[in-house]
Amino acid sequence: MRLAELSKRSGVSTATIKYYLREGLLRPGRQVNATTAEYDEEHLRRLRLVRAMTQVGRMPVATVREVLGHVDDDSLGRTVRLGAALWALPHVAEPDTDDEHLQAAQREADELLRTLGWRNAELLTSISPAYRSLVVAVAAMRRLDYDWDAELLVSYARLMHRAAVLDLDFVETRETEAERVETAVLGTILVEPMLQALHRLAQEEESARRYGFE
Amino acid sequence: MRLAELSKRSGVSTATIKYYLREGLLRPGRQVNATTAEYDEEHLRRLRLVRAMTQVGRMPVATVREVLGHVDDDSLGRTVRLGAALWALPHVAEPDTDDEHLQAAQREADELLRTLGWRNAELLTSISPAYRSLVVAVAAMRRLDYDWDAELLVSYARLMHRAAVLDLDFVETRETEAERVETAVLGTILVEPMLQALHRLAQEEESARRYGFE
DNA sequence: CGTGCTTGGATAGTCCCGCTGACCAAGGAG
DNA sequence: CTCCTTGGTCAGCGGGACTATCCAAGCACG
Repeated sequence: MRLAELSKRSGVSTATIKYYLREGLLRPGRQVNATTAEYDEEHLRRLRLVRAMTQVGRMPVATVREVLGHVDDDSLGRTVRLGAALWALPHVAEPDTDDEHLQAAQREADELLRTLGWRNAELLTSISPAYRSLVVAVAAMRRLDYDWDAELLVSYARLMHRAAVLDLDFVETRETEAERVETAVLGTILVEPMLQALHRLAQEEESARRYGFE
Repeated sequence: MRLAELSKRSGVSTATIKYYLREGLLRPGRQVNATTAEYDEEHLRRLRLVRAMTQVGRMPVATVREVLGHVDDDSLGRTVRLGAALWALPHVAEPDTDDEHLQAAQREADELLRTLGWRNAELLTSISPAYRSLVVAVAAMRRLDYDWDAELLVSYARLMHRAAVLDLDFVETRETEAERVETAVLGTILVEPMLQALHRLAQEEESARRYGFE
């Protein structure tokens, strides 16, 4: 198919597709002659993937390029490749102040990991962006005087661990290694907004059950 | 305290504080004379709240203004006020194409709500942004040929419902109505990034348990 | 009393990001 | 041979979050 058809089938304007090509998010089509390039189903799928990442996952274009680069890089082993892809995902901004709240939050996070017995995660505390994000979020809550106990944090963590088990079970149903890496990345980028939507819907439901519509 | 001290204690530059004042995110200080304004602890707290929303919650300034407007509006009843605040939160972009995937996703979401028995949520399907977000996310997955069954979606939803119960239980520990509304909003804005961080940490942990570091 | 430093407020400018419109040369269709 | 379409290039735009500069009014101190 040519550019115009790729645009029509994906619902993305030709100008935007050209932009993605320039930015290296999409591989160039097979050049037929000087004025014609041929795109295939793989291009369409990749384009939809990019759109899912930018529109649903709200990811910046530069980050999409980086993540896709890791996904495509088959010189790496499975774990490294997956880790590299996942760690490139956007996370909360680095803390602008290194105050006592942040240090307290870090101790709290460490305590949480110990309680949960996440020994592997403990090894990663100094480098994992997810760990940094957690610390920043907890510090922000503490800064605002939220005084819920550590028990609540543990409960949330157990719930998310069960979600992670569901994710990985699904990843294992995939046939090829490439598919598994892509699924794992998608299983983070697309499942997260879904979990967020479900969380808010559940809040609305539970709130209505408790208090009605008053 | 004066502007400079507010800046120092919050870690936010005076230029940025002035910007927030202009944008109506922060109420002006008590004017002492033509060149001096006095700020109090309440200003500091509000500023930290704004920072949490923009930095941790990645919310645009315009949205923060809208949400805070609802939180401050005590002319409304509890449910309406809370709903207005929560619905103003950012959600995924509106779908650019209304194709068969979107309609299928909508049917799937309706089926999910029925299975879960979320009757209140069903009433809101036409207007709740969370419902729209869910549909968009599911449609994106389907467009990429992800073929997991409805059962998985139900499992995720049950997990998030349990998280919502934890949220609301905590909200009920608050004393005043104003505090409860603020807590509920924060309990969405700050808990969500926390859940996301925990989700990714849990994935790393579970992945390491299953496959080691290879 | 004056002089120079600080403070709060206003305005315009900067930088980044995700596109988008205008243009151009090379085909291919009639 | 002419004209329309196609893919590629490049400059520009619009929105968002700050930020640098300026200015006039105080206050502090010699």
